[in-house]
Amino acid sequence: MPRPKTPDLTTAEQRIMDVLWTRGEASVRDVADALKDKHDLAYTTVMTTMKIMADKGYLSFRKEGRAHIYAPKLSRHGARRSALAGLVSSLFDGSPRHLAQHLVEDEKLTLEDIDALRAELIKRQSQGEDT
Amino acid sequence: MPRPKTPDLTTAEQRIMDVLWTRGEASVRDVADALKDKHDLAYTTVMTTMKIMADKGYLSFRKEGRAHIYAPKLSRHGARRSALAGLVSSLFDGSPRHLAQHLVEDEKLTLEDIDALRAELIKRQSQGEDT
DNA sequence: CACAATCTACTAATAAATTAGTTGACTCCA
DNA sequence: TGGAGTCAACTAATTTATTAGTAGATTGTG
Repeated sequence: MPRPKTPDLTTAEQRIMDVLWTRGEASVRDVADALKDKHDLAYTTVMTTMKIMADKGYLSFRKEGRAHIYAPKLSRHGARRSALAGLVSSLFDGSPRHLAQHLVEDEKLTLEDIDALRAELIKRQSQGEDT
Repeated sequence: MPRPKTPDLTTAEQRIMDVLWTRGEASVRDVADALKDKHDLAYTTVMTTMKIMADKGYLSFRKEGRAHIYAPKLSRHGARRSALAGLVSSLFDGSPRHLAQHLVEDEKLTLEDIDALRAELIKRQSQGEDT
């Protein structure tokens, strides 16, 4: 078996997804222009990548005049969820709690952060009490 | 610019790292045997990958008789930290809190988990009070 | 209608990642 | 001491990912 497909978004795909998540939908031209400052890629480069992403099922598109208008089929939330799930299973023994613990140990979370999480969880529990 | 180097551990590298993190150090033979059940790779495959990992600086090795004994230069904790940092910056606007919030929203953390985090944080704060 | 602009499709080059075969050296016993 | 086994080095094949060039179609405007 040779090189396997990357399970999550590659960096080039990530850049494009960010634009699409922000705009909702966009043409190749839109995306290339939006990325121009940080990554001055050739128009065809962006197009090729977006076509591959469509092939992978990450994007849908519709024709509008001569151009294709692309839209993300994968939501930002979905991407976050699957990336997190992958990280948890590969490096944190499948335990999300373990991951959170690590953030605390590395001082990435403050007491205020944790209290906010707690409040959010309680709010959710009381809302979904009888569903 | 062609395909860029993968910033974090690839899946093949991950498999090998898991063995080394568990054992502390191991020969190619040890690793190949340990992976035999889940991934029956050729001895040379494991060797090639480990050599590449040594080139990348992920592993060190010493000679013991005819064999090379490899040891991880990157700790499990370090790998977790850098993988988390990458994920936070690429998908969570650079906010670890945002990531934790996501775990709550997706019901990956229970109230007990959060309280344990809270306790851990407070313990750490009181310990490192005057360093 | 002709020309310029623009867009897609096709092609291509390059490096990384994964897997494994071959070769040559070294070692361990019988 | 000579054959069997083991190990590292080298080579190689294959696919993904990233970037971009070329060609051909289409469209809007003067």
